[in-house]
Amino acid sequence: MPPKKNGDLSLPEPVVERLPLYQRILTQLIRQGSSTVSSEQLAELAGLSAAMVRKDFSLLGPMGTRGSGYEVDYLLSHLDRILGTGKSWPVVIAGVGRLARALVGNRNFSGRGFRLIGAVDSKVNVIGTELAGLTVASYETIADSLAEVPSIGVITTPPETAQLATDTLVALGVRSLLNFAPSIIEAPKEIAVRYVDLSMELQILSYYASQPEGDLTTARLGTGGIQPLRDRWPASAKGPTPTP
Amino acid sequence: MPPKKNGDLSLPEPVVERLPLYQRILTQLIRQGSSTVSSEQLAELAGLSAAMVRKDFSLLGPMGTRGSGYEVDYLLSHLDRILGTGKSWPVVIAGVGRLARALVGNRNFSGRGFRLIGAVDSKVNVIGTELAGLTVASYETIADSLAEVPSIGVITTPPETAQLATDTLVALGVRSLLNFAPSIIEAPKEIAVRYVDLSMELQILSYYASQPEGDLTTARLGTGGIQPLRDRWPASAKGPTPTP
DNA sequence: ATTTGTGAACATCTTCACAGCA
DNA sequence: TGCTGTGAAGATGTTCACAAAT
Repeated sequence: MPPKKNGDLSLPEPVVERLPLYQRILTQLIRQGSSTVSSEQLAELAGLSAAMVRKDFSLLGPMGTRGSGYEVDYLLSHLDRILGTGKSWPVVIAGVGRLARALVGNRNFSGRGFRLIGAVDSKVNVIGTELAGLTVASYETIADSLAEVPSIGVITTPPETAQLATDTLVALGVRSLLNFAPSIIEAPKEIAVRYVDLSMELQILSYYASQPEGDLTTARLGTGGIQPLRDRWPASAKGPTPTP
Repeated sequence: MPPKKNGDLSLPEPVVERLPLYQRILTQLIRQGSSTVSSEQLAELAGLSAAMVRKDFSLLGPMGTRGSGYEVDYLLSHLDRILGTGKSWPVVIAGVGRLARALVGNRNFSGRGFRLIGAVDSKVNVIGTELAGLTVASYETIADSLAEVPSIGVITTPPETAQLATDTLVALGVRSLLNFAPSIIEAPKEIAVRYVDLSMELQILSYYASQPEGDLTTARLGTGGIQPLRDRWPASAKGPTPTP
């Protein structure tokens, strides 16, 4: 009787977008030797309010201890489980250009449980070349070249090819897509799609660059988000903001 | 008497994040020869509701004509002005690795009014090399190597160097920052900062990949956002969704 | 007749403030 | 006492529904 597997917690998107941030901060805290942390400290490090940190964690169940805060280990292991960290997700990338090569070479890719199991391209001079030890397949042959169903598809094609890439990746069985191509893609609604769009980001920034001056304090933090309120993470190794 | 220059309209961030999307769609429509478009058609193409499209545009002033819709040219030129498109923004990039090279080689970078005027790195074997025709400077020499104050800074350093990059770029006078490094950076609050974080995006997707199945219809569209509602952009050249 | 522009209703997200527990 | 967990309040964002304009 498997009544409720506990990876299946459904969280609001804004919360999901903050979890990796918490995860990163907690990992740093562990490396620094902290064993507990308060919502206030975490909020400071994340650039959020303490209330929001508590609300977020409260959605995951009772995570902390009243009076003394959150146990870093425990909290982190929970986040890891919810985010599926350490699960070695099989990834297929469509569109093998400079961006693809930069991404798979990135330590955050291979170093964090994402395993490239396939690469596709449509250009004949790219098909057959190597990417991170794999041979780049064509759109016709990719399905046969995989030994495993991929979970995540990454699209780094030109915009014209993005829909073909989407359809192909969906047919391969991916559950979620990360689209770097500057075009809107059509995918079944049960597939999670996220857009990362350089040109849009630059355009958003050029809006803010042309704004008169004033505060940006209205804004939120997110994957793309404007710098929030007060002072931020002391990125140099200074310890977790010793509140005096 | 310059009482109110009209680039200084202050818009809610969600709206700002949608404007580049509208801009892109309108550009496509022009290429396809459409001269007017209704909020409903636009909504379909953008994957949004017609009401939201109208609300967004209404914030820019009276943009449309009742009974016949929006004139594509007019609307687009407005968006271009608000977003500062065509202004040739001077950009400095910090951290010259594979990602930096992929970004500046991208047609959305150079092709859309972003002009690389400087590149910095801390590694001796990178300093002095070329990037898009520029010689990579060191953090000590970058200030003197620029002929112009940059508007936008792009950070593609490893996380350890992100704060140094931030401080340096801010000192150079940038108004906004695009941070690809997986770390939170501390910048004066009048600087707009946006984060683009591959590892966070992948982690968010791995959360959705481990979700049971069900709809993702709760979600929003954004720079990073989950696929919204119904059917989407027909990416192939099929004309703007001929409503029967 | 058609489609914008918008106040009001609704939904969602964040903060407040404090009860509950260690 | 100190800090979490949470209902209620507040802020922000989206949709509804219709009046106004052509």
